Amino acid sequence: MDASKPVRVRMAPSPTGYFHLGSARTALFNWLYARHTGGRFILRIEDTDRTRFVPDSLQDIMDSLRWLGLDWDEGPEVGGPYGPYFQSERLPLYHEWAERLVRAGLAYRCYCSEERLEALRQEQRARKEPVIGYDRHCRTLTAAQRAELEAAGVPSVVRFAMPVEGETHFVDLLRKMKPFDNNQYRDPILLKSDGFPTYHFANVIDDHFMEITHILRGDEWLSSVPLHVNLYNALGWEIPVFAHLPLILDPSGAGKLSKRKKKGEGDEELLTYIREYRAAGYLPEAMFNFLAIMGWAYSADTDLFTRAEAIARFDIHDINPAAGALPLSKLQWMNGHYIRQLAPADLQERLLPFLAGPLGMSVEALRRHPALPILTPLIQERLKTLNEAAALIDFAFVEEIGYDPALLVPKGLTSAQALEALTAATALLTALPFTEEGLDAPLRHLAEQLGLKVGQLFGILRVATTGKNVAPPLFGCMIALGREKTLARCRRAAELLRQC
RNA sequence: GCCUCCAUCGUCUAGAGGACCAGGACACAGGCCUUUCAAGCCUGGUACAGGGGUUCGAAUCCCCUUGGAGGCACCA
Repeated sequence: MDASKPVRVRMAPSPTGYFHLGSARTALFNWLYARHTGGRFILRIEDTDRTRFVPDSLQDIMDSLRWLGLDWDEGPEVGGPYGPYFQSERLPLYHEWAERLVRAGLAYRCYCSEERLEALRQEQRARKEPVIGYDRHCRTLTAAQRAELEAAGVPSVVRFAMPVEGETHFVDLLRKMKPFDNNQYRDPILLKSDGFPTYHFANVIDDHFMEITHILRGDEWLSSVPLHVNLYNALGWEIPVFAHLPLILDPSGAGKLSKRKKKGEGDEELLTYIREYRAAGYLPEAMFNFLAIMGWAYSADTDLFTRAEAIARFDIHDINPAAGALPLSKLQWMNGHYIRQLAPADLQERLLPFLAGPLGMSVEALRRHPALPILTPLIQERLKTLNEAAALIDFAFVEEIGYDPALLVPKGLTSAQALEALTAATALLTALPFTEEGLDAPLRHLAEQLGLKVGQLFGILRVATTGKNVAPPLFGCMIALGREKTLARCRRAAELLRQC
């Protein structure tokens, strides 16, 4: 590969499902390499499997990429000089080159039915022979036999005539590859009977005509590279640089992070799609940073870095080739870190959609609610994900809260003592200014007068005002509620204590 | 089964022959702070899979074993 050529890399997802975490990491590395080198990042849609097509997946792919800030220079909705960027719109190109290969004797039409192929596999299994696949039956058909099959209208596919002998060697930037024995590749299909190309063929054709210089893709493609190399050779084209990215394994390390649902670290469901992480309240800047350290390290002593820093340092050669388990707890920590970095006003704005549903309020009403700007800074360092916010501050957005009477009486106190403390505090709160400074000293003094530890008195008040024994700092909660609501809740709690 | 890739703390990783009795982060444990929970700060334990080479010297290079992963479709 000519090093002076401008770098062109691509992400080539197929619209057969939502955008996967692993795909996002592949996209990210491609994007980083393009941005680092000043090259181009291309999005190409590999929609050649009509049976697995999922209508809204294309939108999801684009939404996810944009959410992560991975903008593409060419592709859907952007255009570009190498289009079309949907493989379904490039069919004539594939047909033309398949035909050329057939004419050159490097590919051939195969008329074998699916039934015959299946029978072949059964037979191989029954004889306990390794299942090696197609037996190249149609490779040696005579012209007359072909004419007859064509005349009879037997449907066919186009197969590549892999070299039967010898071995194929290729270079992967990240690992040391042994040569592959050509004979283990069984004349793969280039063009399916429905006229659509297979991945292997469309991929090679498009990467060539789109002038892709580096192919960064998942490890699962490693063993099909020899096939691709032979295709490039047959077509007489230059072979791009390969770098196969390490797979992201299940958090347990047990296998490829599957597109199916598995259980995560705890009992929670393992999130696999970008949209799910987004919906769970992960920040795009955290996801970006996290994805980047899955197989790549910014430096020896930090995991945290900005987009610009990653671009400046990224190099394919620094990618670790070993597959790794998804470190979910690190993602959670990192998301918490990025939440803490946010300006409170920014956090508040990002919180709105996560609050609206659970609190049963409109985003607009929430945005105007006076309690939110008070509470947001208080929960900022308590959040790992945005969707945890509602449970922390819901007490301030409802008229009435329920009480667990047991919580109202701190350990080591009788309910009479708790009631006495609550009554005294209520009386005091009637007159105190509802500010941090206004509440702090008098309430501490009150605890002393009552012979209680500060924590005991504050605990009673915390439960009385929020209904929870774990809540944001007490004074903030009371200020957010306002004097009237705070007093009403204290009185109700006192009433409850009196009854028991 | 066959082919291929990979192998450093529980996990993600730094390490491209001497700077490593192996560094960082998360997680975990203990402590400090403290109004609960967090956050923050301090401290701690735990790793070069095993065995052979090569070399004055190996986590780093080679081989074998073991373990893990991926691939073997008219799916990508």
